[in-house]
Amino acid sequence: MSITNYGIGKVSRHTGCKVETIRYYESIGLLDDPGRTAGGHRSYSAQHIAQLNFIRRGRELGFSLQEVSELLGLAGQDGKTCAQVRDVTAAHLADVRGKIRDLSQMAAALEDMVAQCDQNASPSCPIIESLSPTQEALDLPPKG
Amino acid sequence: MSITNYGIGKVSRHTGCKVETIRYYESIGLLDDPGRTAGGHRSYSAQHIAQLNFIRRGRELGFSLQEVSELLGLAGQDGKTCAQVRDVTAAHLADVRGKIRDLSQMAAALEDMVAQCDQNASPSCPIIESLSPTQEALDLPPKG
DNA sequence: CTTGAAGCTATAGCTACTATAGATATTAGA
DNA sequence: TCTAATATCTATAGTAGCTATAGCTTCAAG
Repeated sequence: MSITNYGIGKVSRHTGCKVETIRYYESIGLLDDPGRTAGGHRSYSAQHIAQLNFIRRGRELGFSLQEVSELLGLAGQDGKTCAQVRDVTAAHLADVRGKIRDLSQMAAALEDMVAQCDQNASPSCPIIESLSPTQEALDLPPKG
Repeated sequence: MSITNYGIGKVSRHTGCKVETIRYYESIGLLDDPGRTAGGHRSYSAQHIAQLNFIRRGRELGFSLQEVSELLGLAGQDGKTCAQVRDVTAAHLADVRGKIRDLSQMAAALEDMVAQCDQNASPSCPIIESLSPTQEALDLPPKG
């Protein structure tokens, strides 16, 4: 194990995390506090780089910082940990699938709108019309 | 055309927008200023309700408030407007498709991870391992 | 006329960063 | 060793799109 340390810029280059982001992760307690040089500059070890890469990969998979934090906490342990990790991951997967469903519905509706627009011969805009409320909505009784 | 006015709570119920959200839309200049009663309460017309429904539908389709604002601005006009509306919509559709692609990749990776976890017999957690950096990443030369 | 619901403003909080200003530290070259 | 360029430091504010809170005032029903 090396005792070699790295400045924040080098860590940034090695992990793909921006310097500000690294400081931010530290400020919210997600990344362990690095030591400091005599002058007050942060001084990271290889372990910090490993942590940051873990965080970055988690983020790339869409985990929230809260979830990443949980996974990081589970990472060092053993025993029932694997089942807990699986749960976090499965819950997140369900979430991602839900988002895909929502976005697919949006995409289908938007495709329809664009297609209608392309066939449009009238002076009015079919997209605007599909966003605009029907007359019905304008006729609400004030005491309704 | 009616001169009947509505309180913010009624407008909320008619549009599905929360009271706070309606005030927020006004504060950022997205929704026209409503008149006020003598006591200072907001007093909305049917036109405001139409605007809010337009905004809500736009949001449901994933348009940003900025895009909704553009569409609202284009909605009252004629001429080349339809082409501009189509452009905004097509750009947003491309964006939505990009998000679907990203999320699909995430989902595939997460499915893999969960599947590996389910077949797991070893004491270590395959999910944690796939998030953890390889040894290579820990062996960076300090001056790299 | 009273009372409870609804509305008001201003402010702060949420996620996950990103950007800025103005000061200090470090490092490479002369 | 000195200097100049670069890197880093802190603190603060900004981004989107709301949501929530506190402490008031107004409105509407009985």
